Amino acid sequence: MMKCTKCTSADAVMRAGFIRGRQRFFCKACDYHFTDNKALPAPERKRHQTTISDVAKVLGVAPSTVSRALNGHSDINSNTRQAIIDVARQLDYQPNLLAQSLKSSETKTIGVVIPDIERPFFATAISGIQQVVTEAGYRVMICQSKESYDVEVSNVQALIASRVDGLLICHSRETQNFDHVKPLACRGIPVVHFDRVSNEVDSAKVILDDWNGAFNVTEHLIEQGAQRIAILAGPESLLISRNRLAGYQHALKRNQMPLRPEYEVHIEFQPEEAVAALDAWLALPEPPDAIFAINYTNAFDLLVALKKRGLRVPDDMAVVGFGDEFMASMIEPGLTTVDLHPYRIGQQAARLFLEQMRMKENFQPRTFVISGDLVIRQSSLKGKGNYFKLEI
Amino acid sequence: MMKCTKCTSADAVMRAGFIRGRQRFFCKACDYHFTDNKALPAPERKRHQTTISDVAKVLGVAPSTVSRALNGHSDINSNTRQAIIDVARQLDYQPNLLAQSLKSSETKTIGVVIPDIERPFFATAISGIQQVVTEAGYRVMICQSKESYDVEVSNVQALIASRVDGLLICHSRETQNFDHVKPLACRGIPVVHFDRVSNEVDSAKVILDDWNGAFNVTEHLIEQGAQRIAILAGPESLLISRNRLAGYQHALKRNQMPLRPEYEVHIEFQPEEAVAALDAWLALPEPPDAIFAINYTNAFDLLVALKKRGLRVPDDMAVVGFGDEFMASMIEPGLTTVDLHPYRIGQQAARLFLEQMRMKENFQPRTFVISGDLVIRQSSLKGKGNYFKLEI
DNA sequence: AAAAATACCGGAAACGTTACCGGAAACGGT
DNA sequence: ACCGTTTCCGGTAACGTTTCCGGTATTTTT
Repeated sequence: MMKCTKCTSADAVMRAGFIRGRQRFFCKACDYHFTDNKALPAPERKRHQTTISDVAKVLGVAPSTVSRALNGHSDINSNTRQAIIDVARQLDYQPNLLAQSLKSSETKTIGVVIPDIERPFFATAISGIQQVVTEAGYRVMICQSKESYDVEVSNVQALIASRVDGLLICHSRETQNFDHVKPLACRGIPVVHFDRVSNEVDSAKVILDDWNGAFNVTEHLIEQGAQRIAILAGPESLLISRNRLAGYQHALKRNQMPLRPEYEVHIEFQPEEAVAALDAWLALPEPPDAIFAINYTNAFDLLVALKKRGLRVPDDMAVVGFGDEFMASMIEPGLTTVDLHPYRIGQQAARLFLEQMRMKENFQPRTFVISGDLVIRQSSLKGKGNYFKLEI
Repeated sequence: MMKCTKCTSADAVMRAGFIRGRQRFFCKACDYHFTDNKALPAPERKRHQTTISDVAKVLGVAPSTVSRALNGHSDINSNTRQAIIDVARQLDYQPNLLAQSLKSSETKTIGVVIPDIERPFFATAISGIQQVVTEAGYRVMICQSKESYDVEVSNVQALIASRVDGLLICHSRETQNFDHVKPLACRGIPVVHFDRVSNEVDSAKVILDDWNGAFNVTEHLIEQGAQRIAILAGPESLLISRNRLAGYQHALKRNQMPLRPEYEVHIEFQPEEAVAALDAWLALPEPPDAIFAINYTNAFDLLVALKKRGLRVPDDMAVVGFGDEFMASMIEPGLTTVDLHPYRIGQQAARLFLEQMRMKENFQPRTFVISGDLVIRQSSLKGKGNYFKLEI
């Protein structure tokens, strides 16, 4: 018969059902339940990273002493400290950041949410972020929303659950609701917006001066003698899209040029849309003689399409873009663009986060504006015909 | 006089030195030390995220019960469970992943170390990684080594300290010593190498078929009638560099073409070096009529330099590159390259990691080879003079 | 109705770390 | 030698979670 685990007598032991797959017993004498532990699989030893207690055990000291020694605390004898440091090195001790973070409620990690890491603008921005925060001892966790609102929300929640110390975000194209980045949802952790921001949320922001950039590049086209300037704008829902359109319109107005609705086309940045818009323009009685493509690779799509149609750039049609510095300099003809300085944007966003960490609740959210620089290349220099590059 | 904290009498209390900046007392009656707690700053309440105990307290149940309810455990009444779930939702409870990870010693996070996120190849590879691991519920922590060995090592150590569940790494150009990714240093967590691998380490690997890609692209040049093919190779220390050189050499040999040492130049991928190499070649009595640039943007540097020098591509000088698909299709003339499928490489690396997690110690490290596809464009089509694009 | 089985919950321990604070020994001055 | 002071170390609790397991109440069986 079964013996009681407590009194080791078998007399008063009786079966008492099954629990979690094992036979259960009850000892009347001890008034005590227990289960048949024989059938248990051997408690396989999990792989073990050396802990502070391991170090402590070797030297016969307390874990707290080891902690003090390793963290350069003062309440410790220098001999003890050295001995502990030696043993720690010998055992290749590495502190468990999870435990440290749990204790200190500080992960030294920030989360970054961007639409797509494959876009050079964001890759460069992340580089800027990483450079700044790495110096301050932070790591970076990167999520891509792939321009999906749902993915963005789940990314943010996952980062919050991971207890990141801060959140740097550039919203997806779809995002219209910003509850997920409001202080309540984010448990008051610092949030910094960059590039695509929301005015609904009272957070630090880094934006680029879309209006001025668009204005400058449009004025440049006018200076080059362009008479009929079309704009290939982005989705109307995007703030950056609206701002760039406004800058373009203001430049036209300031130069007493008419705003022609047929010259303003909104697309979702798809190459096919850009080509379709171009063909529609070319079919007009008065086709434009210059195009301002406000984003991404659409300017390149236009260049390729124009070449295929036998039109000369810039003489028949000038083309200017916005951003994408690296590619713009590579392509032939060189594309006139506005250098948006994504690296600086990333750096600035990171700095705002760090400042917010330092100042705590004294921090006043503010918006940084990074102004782009007009970089003039061949694609807009009407009537020159020569390669020309002007770096500002 | 001071009153004892224990017996509240002041008679037997005497000063007993200073400790940590505060007056210390000793009560003879109680044989008890204590300090003057009056001067302590108010224990400021830290901001609080709702925990399992908060939920438990509301309902008057034990934390363990809440845990069971939320994790869909069986030992719980369905009414209790529902009540707990309701309260949890109401309090906006989100589990603390740190605590969970500490308990389960599983972070559901993988670390990725790459040389530079701004290079499209790596950005795309990361995208592939992220797609696969996200589906499996893992998050990604990204570090850039910026081609520095020291930074790479510290990145790896930081990721290990963060207790990532796996490590996907592409080594820096400098890295010659691989101790930091050996099982011992990595505490036995799964390590997957991709692109730039090390044969020293017995890990799963994803490599691209450099040899074949280089062979194919060189044979293509020969088919196009190139007689004197130069190669702009990378650092000799890089394995990929050596493999591509070998593929190139084999193609020449197979076609009874001489290997000319003056046609083989190793550079560190810097643009200036590429231009210098070009000028050196052009100054030769017999300059090459085709160049194979094995990496990064050097092919573009060559195209620009050739254009400036008034040489026609491909008729005077054919140029082929390796990788950088996106840019290659944008530039004029289109650059013939080998599409390396970075997205697939990332995906495959991620899958190898997941498999290793499933199989545990039964996993047999193996090497996946991703073969590149030759994409022929204008820059290598000698004597055609027309725009030609062949997508495979 | 007694015995056996089941359902469900609470308590405790553990993950690895650090802060706090008291104890004891060593030290210093009279 | 005594007493006040300093040095240094250990114990404990806590961070938030989950797992284990015993206890109790309820249900089922005999």
